[in-house]
Amino acid sequence: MPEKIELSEVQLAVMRALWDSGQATTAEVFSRVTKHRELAYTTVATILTRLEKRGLLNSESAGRERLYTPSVSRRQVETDMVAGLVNRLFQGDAGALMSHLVKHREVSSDDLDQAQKLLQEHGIDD
Amino acid sequence: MPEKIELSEVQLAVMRALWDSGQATTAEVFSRVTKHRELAYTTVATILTRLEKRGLLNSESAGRERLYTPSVSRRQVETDMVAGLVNRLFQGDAGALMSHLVKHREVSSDDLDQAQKLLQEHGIDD
DNA sequence: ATTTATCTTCTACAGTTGTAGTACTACAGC
DNA sequence: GCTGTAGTACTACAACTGTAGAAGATAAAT
Repeated sequence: MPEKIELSEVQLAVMRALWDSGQATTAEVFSRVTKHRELAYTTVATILTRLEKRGLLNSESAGRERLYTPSVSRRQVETDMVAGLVNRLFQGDAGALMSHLVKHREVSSDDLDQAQKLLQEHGIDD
Repeated sequence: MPEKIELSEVQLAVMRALWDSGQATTAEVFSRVTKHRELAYTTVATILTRLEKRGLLNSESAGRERLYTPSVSRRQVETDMVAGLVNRLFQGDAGALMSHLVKHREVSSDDLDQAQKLLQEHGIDD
């Protein structure tokens, strides 16, 4: 089983840019990412290179540009990272995370109803 | 506002040892931690030193030994780390984390009921 | 008292990350 | 055809981490 994926803030920002556009050049990623954070062009390029080396992206040469495509899904990353946290912080007990969320009022009663409905109703297939 | 605390797996293992015992010598922490993972004694010592430098622990000399006491609560760390993940991964939308948990069947209907009750009932003060 | 076991503190080292400058290349405009 | 511009690839570097050995101090055992 391939390593569980864990990404940092800025790495996620880059991935998000790609997930949202499906595919993008360095320049596009740069422009998306720098809408939220300040970052040098080459920094973004470096991050892209490293993510590719790590196998999370593929790239092809399109003229003088480099076109990147995510090779792991947003869902995949979310799953890994949530599981990672649950394991590290709550020793695998997702219920504990839930209580935490509730106790800290980070989710509302409505959120819970929503979730309950989601779970009850149809097969939850997203 | 003091930096948001983020701890790695092994750092958490050490903190847990201290939270569970309230206070402990390096040897005690070592013994607790190595129940779950293999690690050199000096590695544990290093981690303790670093956590102290970071301000998460206090220590006092008790004879030839060093006695460590956590100076941040488990709750504090949980809050920071959960919030950290929610921000990084779901851009601050805790509800999204909830849905994720539900969709991936990491929490059951019972967990949700439990949570709902928690939320409804008394003021949730823990 | 000498030896031995125990602890602490220091030093080390490789890997990952955030961050970005530099140098080289190729295209676009004049 | 020369020059500015935009893009890529390479190199750099400091901080933080996981991991642990070496050296020094000290207490316990014989």
